[in-house]
Amino acid sequence: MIKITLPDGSVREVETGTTAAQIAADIGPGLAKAALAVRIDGEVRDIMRPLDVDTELALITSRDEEEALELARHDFAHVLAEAVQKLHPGTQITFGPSTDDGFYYDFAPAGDPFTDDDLPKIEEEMRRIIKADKPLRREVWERNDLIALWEKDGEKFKAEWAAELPEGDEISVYWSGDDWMDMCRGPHLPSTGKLDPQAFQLTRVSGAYWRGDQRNPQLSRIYGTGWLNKKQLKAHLVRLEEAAKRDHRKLGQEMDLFHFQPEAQGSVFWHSQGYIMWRELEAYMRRKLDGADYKEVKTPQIMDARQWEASGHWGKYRENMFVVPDEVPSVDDDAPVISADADMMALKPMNCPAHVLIFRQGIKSYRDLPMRMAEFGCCHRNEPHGALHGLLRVRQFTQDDAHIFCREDQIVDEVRHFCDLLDRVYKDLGFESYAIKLALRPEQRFGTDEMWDKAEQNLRDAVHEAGRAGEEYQWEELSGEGAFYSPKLEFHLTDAIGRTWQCGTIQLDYVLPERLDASYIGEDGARHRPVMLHRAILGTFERFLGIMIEHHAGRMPTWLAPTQAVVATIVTDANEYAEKVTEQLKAAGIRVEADLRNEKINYKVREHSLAKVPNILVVGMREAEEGKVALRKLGQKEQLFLTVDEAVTMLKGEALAPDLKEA
RNA sequence: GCUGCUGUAGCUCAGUGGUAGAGCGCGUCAUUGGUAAUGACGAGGUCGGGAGUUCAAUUCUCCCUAGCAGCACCA
Repeated sequence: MIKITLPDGSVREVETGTTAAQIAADIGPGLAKAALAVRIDGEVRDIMRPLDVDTELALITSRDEEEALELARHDFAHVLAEAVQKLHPGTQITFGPSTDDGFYYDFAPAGDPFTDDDLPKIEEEMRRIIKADKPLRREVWERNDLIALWEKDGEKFKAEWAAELPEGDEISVYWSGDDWMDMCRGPHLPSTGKLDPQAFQLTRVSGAYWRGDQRNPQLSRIYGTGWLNKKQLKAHLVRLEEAAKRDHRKLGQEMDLFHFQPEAQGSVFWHSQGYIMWRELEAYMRRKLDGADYKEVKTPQIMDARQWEASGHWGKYRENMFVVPDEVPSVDDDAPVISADADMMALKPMNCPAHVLIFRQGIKSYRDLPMRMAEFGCCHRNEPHGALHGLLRVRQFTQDDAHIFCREDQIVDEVRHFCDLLDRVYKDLGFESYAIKLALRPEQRFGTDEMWDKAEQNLRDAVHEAGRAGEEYQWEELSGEGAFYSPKLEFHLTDAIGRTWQCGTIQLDYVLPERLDASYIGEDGARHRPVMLHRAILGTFERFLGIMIEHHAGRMPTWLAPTQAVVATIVTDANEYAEKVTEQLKAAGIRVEADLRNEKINYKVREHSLAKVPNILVVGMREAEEGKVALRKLGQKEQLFLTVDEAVTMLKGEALAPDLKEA
């Protein structure tokens, strides 16, 4: 007999080997039907697994949404694999985990990879398997027997995986009915019928490398989204539609902000409307940096390759750099334009080496530290084609970059101040919440372990001292994610629809000052190495503006809106008055347009609303006679009936950047 | 870079082995209207580029190129 403690504190004595399913049935038939799995001493397990020791036990039902979703998605993945092997014999199975919104499974097809056209049939087969309500039964195998089985079945990937588990290990497999099985740690639902056949959808196919490594064979991955019921699935699909509506690439075109074209793939053509946003954001950042005692510099776009060799970037990132021959191109039509032995230069992929070169000019004293050197640095990186993505991943970009040269004992203060500055900026820009992570040393790196110990600890200390190492900031440490020369703090902000974006970073670097020989004279009269903090708040203007556009769904706050107001007339007799109003707003610094076209007011309101102009000032004869305007805010139906002076004052206030509003 | 899909008018997209169509936008004219589409007429395309198959290719095949979704990469 064993003792089972239930969540309400009650204790039941049952036979050894009793299953949680039996206990659920004992409690009541409703629970028996609803029970999906069981939590035993904190671990989620199958409901059919026999219990053999005294335990605390909690039954999981669909009300425990997080666990239930995880179970369902994992099971959907298995059902997907079963369906694919049924329809496409000879397909090898590999892995199929759950994801944030569903599941996927990676296959090695016998012939061509799967295409979208294969999905409907597979979905149909999955529904058949679910409706058949096949029991999912756990079984424990001896490792070598299982390897032999996989090899016999031609499942090379499964055999390889099993062979890497420790010799003599017992491995669990799950049977779906009696005719299909997969190696899996579990847990699983008691049967396929616990899944809702209307709560999933196969969404796409893609390639994926075996075990995530580019050198391995490429598998064919099928993605699905999976939920507990049809309603959840539908809500998810609506969310996807919402996200698609605010796609910055779509809005960029609709709002005439920027475009891309093949002649400069991956680089942005900013249109005047979009560039206004950039200029406002840049002006804001410049004020913040000036206020925080940064010194702005501007450094060369192209430098000798030797400089990149010295910094270490040439060796590690050359394939992503734009190389420029330091040579006069041949004018001879028959000769190659560039000779084979031309000296090489490269477009800068980052600003740090140039900043070190400025630092090295003249002799620096400890009194000069900390030295905060900022640059809105335009960089180029030859990103792989498949990586390019609208404004979010481009080949030419401008960072809000800065490097702080300081003594070791100044690090914590500097990092703390940076955290405060970044906090202010994110809040000003409309992002209320963000997460902080510490990315630790990667496998391939420069510098000694001692350096890394120090660097990591300093960053950790600074975040703690800044009081930001808590739950509110989802503080965590990520192993292996650091840059090759330094650990970094990462700042991930959360947008209006809950997505997260890594933007800010600060990296504590002992390596570059050493490699590029930066030094200062200390109080003791001797030369010392400064440390270097690489930091950015926005990351890049391109990417950040992309995120801002999506965050606001194109409805930018007035200070960033390309056109802040439109004065729209109802009749041509009001044109003269409308122009006068427009002039007054312009004189107050508002970006305003007059819309005097011979169109109905409905049409004008609709058009400017779709263009996401935050203020529409409607004027007809009534307003002209009374010296007023009818102000309609974007997205609102009501209008304010104001005098021109009132409207000017109001819009002037709204058009101020957040840092200027406080003053 | 890898896998799959896509590329037709400024935009969104139909369509076809016999060199093309819609809506919006644009232009002209009429209309002077009170808060999310006034009407009529008109102009716009070597159907991403190259090669092949064919009497004939925007349509079928191959290559290239760009975009999209993933993967890998992201100093």
